[in-house]
Amino acid sequence: MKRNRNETNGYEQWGGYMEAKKIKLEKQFIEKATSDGNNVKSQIFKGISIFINGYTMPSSDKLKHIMMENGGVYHHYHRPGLTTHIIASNLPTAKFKLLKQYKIVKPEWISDSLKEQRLLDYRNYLLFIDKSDQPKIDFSIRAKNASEPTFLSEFYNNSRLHLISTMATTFKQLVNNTRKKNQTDYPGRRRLKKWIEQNEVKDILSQDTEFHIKKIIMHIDMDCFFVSVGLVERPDLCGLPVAVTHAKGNSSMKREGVDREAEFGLYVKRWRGDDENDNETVQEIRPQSTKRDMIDEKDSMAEIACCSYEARKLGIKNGMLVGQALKICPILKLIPYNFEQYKKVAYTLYTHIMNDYTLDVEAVSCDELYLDCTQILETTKASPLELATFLRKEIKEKTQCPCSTGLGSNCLLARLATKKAKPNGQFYLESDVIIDFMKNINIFDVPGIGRTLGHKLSTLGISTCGELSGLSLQTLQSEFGNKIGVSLYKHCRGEDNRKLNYDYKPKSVSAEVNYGIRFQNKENADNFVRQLCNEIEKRLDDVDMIGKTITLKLMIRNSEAPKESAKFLGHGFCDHITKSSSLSKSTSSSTLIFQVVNKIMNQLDIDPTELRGIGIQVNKLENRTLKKTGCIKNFLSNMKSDSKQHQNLSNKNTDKQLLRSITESKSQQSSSAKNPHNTALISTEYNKSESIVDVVLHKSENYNSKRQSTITQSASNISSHQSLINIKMSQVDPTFLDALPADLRQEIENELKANEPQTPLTIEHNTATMKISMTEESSKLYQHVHVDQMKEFVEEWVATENEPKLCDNLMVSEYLCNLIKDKKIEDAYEIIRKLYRVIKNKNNLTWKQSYFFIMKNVQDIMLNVYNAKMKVESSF
DNA sequence: ATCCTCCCCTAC
DNA sequence: TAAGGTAGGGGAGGAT
Repeated sequence: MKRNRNETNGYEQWGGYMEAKKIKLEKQFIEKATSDGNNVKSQIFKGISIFINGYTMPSSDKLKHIMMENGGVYHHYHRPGLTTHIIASNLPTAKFKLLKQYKIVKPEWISDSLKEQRLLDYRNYLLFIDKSDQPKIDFSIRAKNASEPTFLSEFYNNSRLHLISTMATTFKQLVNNTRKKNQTDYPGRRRLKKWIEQNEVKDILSQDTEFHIKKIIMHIDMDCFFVSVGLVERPDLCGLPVAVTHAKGNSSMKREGVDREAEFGLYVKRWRGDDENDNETVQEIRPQSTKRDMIDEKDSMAEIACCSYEARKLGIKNGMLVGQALKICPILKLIPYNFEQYKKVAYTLYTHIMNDYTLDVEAVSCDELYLDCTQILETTKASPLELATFLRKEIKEKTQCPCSTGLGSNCLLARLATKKAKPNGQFYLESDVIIDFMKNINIFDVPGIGRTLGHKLSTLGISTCGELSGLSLQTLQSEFGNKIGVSLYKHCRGEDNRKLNYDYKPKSVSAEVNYGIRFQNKENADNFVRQLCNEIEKRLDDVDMIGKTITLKLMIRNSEAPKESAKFLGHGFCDHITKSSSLSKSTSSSTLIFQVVNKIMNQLDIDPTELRGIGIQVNKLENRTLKKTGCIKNFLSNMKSDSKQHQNLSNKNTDKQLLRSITESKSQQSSSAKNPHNTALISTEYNKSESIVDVVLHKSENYNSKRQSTITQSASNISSHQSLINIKMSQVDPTFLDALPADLRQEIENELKANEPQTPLTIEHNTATMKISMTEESSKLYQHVHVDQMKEFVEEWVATENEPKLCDNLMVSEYLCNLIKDKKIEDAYEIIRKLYRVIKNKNNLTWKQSYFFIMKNVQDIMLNVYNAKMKVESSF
């Protein structure tokens, strides 16, 4: 099925979903890169050819290195007959059945052999104890948690919630972008018209109503989306109780440190609002979370992401734990996730509707959307239900999945109508029946009423909208707050004046992980936080925004909670901490974000081993403004040139040199009041600069000073702190300080002021124009400009120039080529990714050509050096 | 009044 | 084993 897919369709071209793929390719690519330049150290593994299946510890990368340095062979694919051993830490049953005739060995075989400098007997390292039909996996091998460098991508590849979330954002963006098209032809409307004529189902009424067509909103919701998609390839399971989950059955390991009963008890206690010293009031019994009922010691704690209507009839609910579900319904069929397929079906759904019917769509999630049908009904003269019937028929044909639709005069009514229509049905809630209809609606079906609000209402004796409408606005407001009061008051009467929102503008960007967080030390934690910061930067870049407020969110094991959580690698029963910090200048820089987060972490002084969840959030977003026109010149005005400095910087990175570079660059750019002569020296020279090359050269010192002061400010714990104690206030890039939160800035300033010199440093400036050939220039550039700086620069370049200059194209490609020659393709890849992202964002033909031009050069040199092309985006 | 921070709630 | 994310709205209470 996958093989037959047309590879050049819109889906392939469409960004956002390619992340997993990219990560995979990147890995291959790094593997390829590191396969060169090996030096053979021994022949321990002579005659051994391994293929690595799945995630291992040590990583496949490391194992590969070990093999290659010690006479062994590494296969990227399993090659029966050639591969002598399969290395795996874990194997799914299906795979095991395929491979069980081969030697499947734990990776420790390799690492231990290396340690002992001789080939050990693999039979002592077999992954399975016997070769029966079920793999008996030795679970004592190290579990994968957030200390592992590949954890985050692995987690994202398997997290349904992450998927749901990112898909929602992606489709909102898709709607945004599609609406920019000037579409006039809607083939679906023509088909609908034809269908009505042929079927002569037209009812007279609809013709009358066209004179006074009211706004009609349609709500479309796929029926139990994940299950429906899954059943396309498993038609044999149609009609049965089916659930989508990670678990394969109802068995889990008994692990050390787990006390399920104790942990569940803590949740119940918290949910009930238990409090030792509240004995005078009647205890308010909140509904217990029934989620953990009936779970015994070894029942699966995996969650059911989605279950079929047959399963629902038997009492299974989404979110239920597999252990409990199987007790309620032992015949429940469990099927695995298929993330790629969900994306495809959702994409089909959206493009079908938007290409063929209307652009007036609000995306709610991957499987749910609102549609303003006014225009469609006007042009086709169809009745609302005719439209619904026809559209549902087409969606079913296109996606193979059923959906339900509700129609009404506002979003709320359309939604409630859908609820009534489900499964696989449709319902038009007409105005004259609204009052009766609403009377019997269960409060929990009203959007915005969840378990807490719903429960609070139940304690007031209210379970339907009819009863809710008996409460005065005043009561509702004093009980629930002003806004929520109003919304309850209106919603229970079927009123909702919210407009469809077509323009998606993100207000916050966040990344959080509350699974698999097990750190042994602060370094583990820091590394992970850094990854989250990178993730945030990437997401901000994707939407071309920067943000001002950074919030850190931590989950920490509650002191009463068992050491290990009931769920494998779960967060267990935790205390929650959030703390935010406002920058004085918006940013998307992961480095800067990390500084802030790190600072907060240090303040909180949390034991890293007790962390169970970490999240970072950026709020107060604004567009990355393209600054003023001629901003290249602005850019220049922050810079200064001094060939001597370049010299200094090229001997890279000893503390002393960095210190010197700070000293020099800072004194040049310190405020004009302090050093007027320096400012003068920044000179007209820059205004003559035509090429970005100059700019980059100039900015490099500035950048390094930034990096250095960055290190300085992470105050309390960093060892380099001491060696930098001599940094002076006037030496620190003020733009860096500006971007820090006030308290942090104050702290650094105070510290730095203490070191202020008696007399200002004087620096010699060489303002002679550099007249060197492009090649010399670019190699110089390459030597002096740090990769991160180049990334930053590429971004600035694309954002601020209307058209790329040839010399800048050359400069960038030569820089990249230099990197590749130096075998630093990871760095090159990073820059290319950035370049791709910003150009894609810019969506301008000349820039795209510029990308292709640069990539042509890059691929040529790749072929030259590696005899292979770099796997990167080749279309926009 | 309006904003900010730290929550909590809800939805998918 | 298991993959407990993410964005938005809003309230309480204090600062401005």
